[in-house]
Amino acid sequence: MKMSEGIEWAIHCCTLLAALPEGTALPVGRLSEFHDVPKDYLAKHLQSLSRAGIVQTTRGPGGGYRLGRPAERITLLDVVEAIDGKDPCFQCTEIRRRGPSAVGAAAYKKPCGIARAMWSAEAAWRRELQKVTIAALVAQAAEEVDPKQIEKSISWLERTTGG
Amino acid sequence: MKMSEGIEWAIHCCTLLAALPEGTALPVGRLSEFHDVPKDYLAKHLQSLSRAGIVQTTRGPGGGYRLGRPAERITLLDVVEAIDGKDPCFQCTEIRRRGPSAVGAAAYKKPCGIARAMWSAEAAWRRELQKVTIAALVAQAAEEVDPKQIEKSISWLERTTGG
DNA sequence: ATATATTTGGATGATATATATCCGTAATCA
DNA sequence: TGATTACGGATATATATCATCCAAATATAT
Repeated sequence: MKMSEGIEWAIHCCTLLAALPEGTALPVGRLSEFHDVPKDYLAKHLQSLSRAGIVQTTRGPGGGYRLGRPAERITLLDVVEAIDGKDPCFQCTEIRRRGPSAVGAAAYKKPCGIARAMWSAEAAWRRELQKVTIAALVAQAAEEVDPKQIEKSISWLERTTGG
Repeated sequence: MKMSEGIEWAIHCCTLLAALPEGTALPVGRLSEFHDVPKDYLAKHLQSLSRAGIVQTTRGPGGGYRLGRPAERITLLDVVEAIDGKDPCFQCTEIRRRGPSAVGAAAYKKPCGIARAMWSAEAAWRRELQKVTIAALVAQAAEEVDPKQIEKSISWLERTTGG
């Protein structure tokens, strides 16, 4: 069970967009340059974020992507679900209804106990993701990340928003 | 992010094996018949369980699969990791080290904060899976499942162990 | 108006992973 | 010896992920 690499990209993009000066936006070309990932494929993921309202877009010169709401109100769960969908990872195929022990459909009122246990664990995962906001990640990075890297990022950003 | 269907099969197999009389075993053909899944492919997953020690096997006539230890000491996490491996779902590709903000390798002592948050959520998922034992699932099923289905399962099992 | 920059969505291709089957070998039992 | 079974390797097929390209829509500036 591997998670799409696009999720990693999307989260990184959100943290970068959170550092963007008010009133400015970053086009996909610059986002892909910053993260060194394929531009067209990144664009697909950003479109998913856009549809989910996590980012807002404006077309045309000077346009691009910016956060759709304050970073305090964007959680990792929001991003994960925007990219990966909301379907549970564990898919119950109702094998209990097959084979020689199967009985009439009326006997299967509750979901399969195995599925319930798996889904319950997934719920715990989602709850944890929901606790972490983009703002928290940015704050954490401000503490931990090498000042040199932060400086480089800021000057790179200024090259965009200034020009 | 979809979970392998083999995990569902494996858990169902474990709960069935937990109901097996002491000293008996079920060959893969009967397990696949009971669950109505492809025999050869199920065999692959059972071999994974075997390598993990979750089930024990004996070859030859009368042989087959049985639990490798009491059902109280087999958790959903054990089964999931046996089938799916122990790799984290979220794979950090260190994109922070790429692009124009990258700095020297020495600056990246801690794992990326984004990865840590994702892994922390996964840990919560694993903890929940670890709380659920095969024995608990069997006990729950005994409460919930239609008595008719239980009866059918038992008589089907007797056809194997008796003959 | 025209040219430029940008997102959007559809179509398509490439690569990787999951699913499924087959076969030869080893082990076990009667 | 013969039957039964697990095991592991090889292979085939299906599905999902990854990636690219293009036409259309939209916005800005000149």
